[in-house]
Amino acid sequence: MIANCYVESFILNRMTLKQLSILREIARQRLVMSSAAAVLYTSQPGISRQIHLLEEELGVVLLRRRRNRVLGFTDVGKSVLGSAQRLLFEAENIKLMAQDAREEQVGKLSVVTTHLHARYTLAQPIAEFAQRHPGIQLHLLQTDAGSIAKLVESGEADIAVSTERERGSSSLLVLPGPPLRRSLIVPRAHPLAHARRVTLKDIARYPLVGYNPASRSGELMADALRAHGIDAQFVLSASDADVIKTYVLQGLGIAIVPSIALEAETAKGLRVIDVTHLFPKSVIAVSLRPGVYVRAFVREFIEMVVPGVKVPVLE
Amino acid sequence: MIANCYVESFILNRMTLKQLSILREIARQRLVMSSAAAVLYTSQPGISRQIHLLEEELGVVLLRRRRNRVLGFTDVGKSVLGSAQRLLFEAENIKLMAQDAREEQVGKLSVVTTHLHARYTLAQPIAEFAQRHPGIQLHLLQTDAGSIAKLVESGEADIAVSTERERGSSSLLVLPGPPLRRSLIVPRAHPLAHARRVTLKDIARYPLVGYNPASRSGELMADALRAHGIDAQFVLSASDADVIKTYVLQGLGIAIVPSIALEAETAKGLRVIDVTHLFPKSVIAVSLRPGVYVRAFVREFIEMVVPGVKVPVLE
DNA sequence: CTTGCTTACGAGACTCGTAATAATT
DNA sequence: AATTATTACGAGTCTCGTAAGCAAG
Repeated sequence: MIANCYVESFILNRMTLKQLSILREIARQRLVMSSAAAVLYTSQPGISRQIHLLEEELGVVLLRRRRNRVLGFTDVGKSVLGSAQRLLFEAENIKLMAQDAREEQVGKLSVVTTHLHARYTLAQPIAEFAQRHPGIQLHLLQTDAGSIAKLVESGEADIAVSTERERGSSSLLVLPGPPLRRSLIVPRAHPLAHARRVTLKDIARYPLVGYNPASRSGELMADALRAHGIDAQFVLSASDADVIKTYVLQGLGIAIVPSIALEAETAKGLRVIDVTHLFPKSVIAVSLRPGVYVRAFVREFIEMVVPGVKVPVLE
Repeated sequence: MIANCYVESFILNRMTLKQLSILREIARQRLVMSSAAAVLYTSQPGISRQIHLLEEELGVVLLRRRRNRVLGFTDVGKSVLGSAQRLLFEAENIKLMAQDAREEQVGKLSVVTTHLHARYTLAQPIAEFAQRHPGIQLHLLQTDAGSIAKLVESGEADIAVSTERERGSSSLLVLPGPPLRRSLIVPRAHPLAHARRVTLKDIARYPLVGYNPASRSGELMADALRAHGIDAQFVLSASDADVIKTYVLQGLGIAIVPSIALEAETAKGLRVIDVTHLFPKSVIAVSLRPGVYVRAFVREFIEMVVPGVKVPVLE
């Protein structure tokens, strides 16, 4: 076999991880170099210079500028940015591997999720985790269902906890967990309070307190009604189960909420009827970027949320 | 949405691309630091120091040493090496993107392949390519079928050209091309010389000049005979079609070789009978690492070998 | 006694922050 | 006037190669 005849020396002599970090940060800061400088605890001139050095080294222009403004990335710039992001993810992996190997009980775990899971699904796991790993900084980023994936893809959050119906929608690795049950809640005095089985049609006969359509539950509700050609009357739409419960208690209407959001509600004037079967199956899922190194404590956290899951190992 | 509260500054302040290149090169040079130093055009002490700096930065031991010998990688070392390789691939991608954007007609293309394709499949494409792109250095690495994938996976070769039966065997992206036909070659005076259709059983009645079992063709032949429970008599086994043809001409036996290795053999005393149908379908295929940036001229080369293929684009 | 990793040291290069400059909103 | 990118410059740091050390086969 003939090999090693022309092994090229170094990949690129001058390009540095710092330059690529800066490039990524400029993208994250929406093309404002001074913000990037602030976030990276360095000076604006330093940022500017490093980008120029990188451009000089590569022999291409990465940023479209006009005088004192950055307008955007060039086509090459976009490609380079993509590679830079993947490259920096691997650099991050190396750091995590080392920390893990040192069995350091320090680190951080950013979890991006929605109100529902922040308030109910994660309450107990997070309390337990925080107690077991006092050295780990837990960041809980709360946002709407549609924005969750982006934050994990960009690396701004480590894992996502969300309600998922089908898989394969994004580039993320989705670890499906326990099914998410749904319940109809009605005031005790409501005509449906003692119904055995209710149908979508039954429900649609009464004024509804709806879930915000940007949430998974709202989306699901809207889809189901549309699929059956049922016209429902929404008196109010809200973004989370707590708010919805409040209004149902006040008699404004009835509502369908995830069952995990209902603790001992029956005592508090609400009647709870399981209606999981009326909707497509949903599960609680943890999502993460494929290829990411999962530190031991992250794996532990994931297993608390999604018991018995097989977290794929890197290498 | 709550974000950007805790954006961490730089990934790792001190780790450099050079250190990771060195780590990879030590692995490639089978744990000999001085070889790595030589290949990277630098000094041994420099190499040694950079590894120590990296270990210090990460806080872990990457290499198992004894006095003046490197014994191997530690477990963390292996993990870090893996990430380093992926990281450096992305660094390489950035370099390639930049070169492509500058429309530079310089660069290199390492193709790893077997004798068969080096001699026949690639002869014309390479000649044409070299003429069209005088600035591109073409490296042809020739090895056995089993070692091809490794060289592409490790990045020592850019693409592989090989005979493939099924897909999914390796981590590589396989672009299947034209089918590989096979022919029985016999001396003109041989009893089979004027047979209409021959079977494996017919063939096995005569002494055979075999292909080396390390090659795809040899493997295929052995498999087919075993599958039909046929016992054949091999008088000789050789590594390439040229050698085999020579011995068939000398009357030592008959043989099955890829049809592309036969040009105007009928005139030269050989009788050629197509027997493609006796074996599982094989194709000529180009393989490359998934995620690699494919420069314009590389794509052009691939399309010359595997016409009409869709080369997946990065980004 | 050669091979091969490690340590020591000094010259040279490079990075980075401050300050000044210029252009835009 | 405030914001933002770029240029200039000097102090401090770091890198790298040569030379010496030392253990092993």
